Amino acid sequence: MTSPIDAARRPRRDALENRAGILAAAHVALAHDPRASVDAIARQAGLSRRALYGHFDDRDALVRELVAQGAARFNAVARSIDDDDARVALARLAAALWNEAAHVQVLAAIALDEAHLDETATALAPLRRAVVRIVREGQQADALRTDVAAPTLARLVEETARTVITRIDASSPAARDLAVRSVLSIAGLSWREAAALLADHPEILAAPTAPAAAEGAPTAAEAPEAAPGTPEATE
Amino acid sequence: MTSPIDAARRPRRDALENRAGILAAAHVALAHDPRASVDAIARQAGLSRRALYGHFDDRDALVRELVAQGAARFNAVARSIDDDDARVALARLAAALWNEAAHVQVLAAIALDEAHLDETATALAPLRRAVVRIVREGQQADALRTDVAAPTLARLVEETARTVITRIDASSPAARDLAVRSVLSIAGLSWREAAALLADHPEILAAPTAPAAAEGAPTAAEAPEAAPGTPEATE
DNA sequence: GATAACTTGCACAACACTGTGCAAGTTATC
DNA sequence: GATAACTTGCACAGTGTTGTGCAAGTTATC
Repeated sequence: MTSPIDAARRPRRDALENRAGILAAAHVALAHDPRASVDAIARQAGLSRRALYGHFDDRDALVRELVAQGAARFNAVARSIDDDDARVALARLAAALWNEAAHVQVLAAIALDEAHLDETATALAPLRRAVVRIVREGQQADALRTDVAAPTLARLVEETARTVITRIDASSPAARDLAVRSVLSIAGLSWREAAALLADHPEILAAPTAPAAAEGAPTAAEAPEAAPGTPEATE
Repeated sequence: MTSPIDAARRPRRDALENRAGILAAAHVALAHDPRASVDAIARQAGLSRRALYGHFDDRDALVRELVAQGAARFNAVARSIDDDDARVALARLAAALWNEAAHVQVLAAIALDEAHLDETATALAPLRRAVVRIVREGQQADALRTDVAAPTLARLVEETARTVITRIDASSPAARDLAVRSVLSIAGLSWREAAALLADHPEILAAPTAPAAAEGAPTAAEAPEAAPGTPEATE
């Protein structure tokens, strides 16, 4: 027996599973509709609304945890890019972000919510810094377009990646291709130059590989059996 | 004296102004937040919530009228493009859409609302058809990228224009430049090719000129006191 | 098997919003 | 100046949401 004073049992296994299930459900529900109600999320997780409040203080706490999850993964992506050639770095970044499509979608949806603007901004800050750095070095090396100031071009790259990942298909294998080529295009390359670059670096568009992502925090969207409800109708 | 039977006075001038004021206010309010309350819109127009319901049956009717306004202007834009060179056509289209930035923003915001998805889709249909046509001809003439299927490329062009116009600045004069160059980039041109093209056609980036758009109907957000009768003189 | 942890269902207060009715004012138009 | 049009402010019912309290039931863990 453990100490009689702090004789707190550890959380039940099913409770932990339910908590993860709620996060997974929120992942799906909020990506589809950032104002999804607590009831809708709980129901999708196969729980009652009341039970959800046993795991999260309030709706905000739930959302904040999703943002934190995404932030961790995006930071891992940012850290994983270290190519000398800015064009290759951008291509690899786009491909890596496509791997995190589910998180990109959730974060983008949550970011629409005014209320969580600051939160998402700080969560994405490291990734943004990485893009600015890549763009800046790329311009100095004359590898990227120089008709647009670095901060603007960085923003453009970011928005392009977000747009393609969240608004186009996203499930088809061709989408990864599209995301990468779009980012290279917006960075200033002609489509033939982009094709040549990708031919020179076939590993960029190779299979998704193992997620070189963050420690802990399993991807909510990936735990399939935890999400019992609907089959994620990607339109 | 008019006929004593249908002795209906015509609407008072101030009432018409108030109606236009409401539309202008909705333009601003909804572009900022697509779920802005009726009260917020009425207040911004300097009227009471109750008065607004004297001009529009319900919130939906108001939104629908905004969509119709935007649709009319976008259709005018689509009709105004008739360049043989697809690259020039796309550049001109982007520039023209930038002129309608206020409407693009409102439509994009409303389109987020699930409820009005169909409405905005049909409102934009003619513009979409024009883009598909331009892209298709451009690919056949080998002027645009051919590594992406026409419908997808058209979508990409549309999303790029929307993204740049709604998410970047939008007020600075440089934004127009950015919108045009971004569309050309996503269409497959290198940034230098785009620059050369724009140098060859300086009129594209020339001053906004007179709105070659639909006659009558000033931009709601721009001329609150004007905008007389019906929403849009669709010829 | 005892116990604490967990879930459920219900009820409840609070809030924000929509759309309507009505009486009382104000104002453009005849 | 008479009149209809318009606006206002209030009250009201209805809806959908959030977050909490509590009693009763189920279940993993000790």
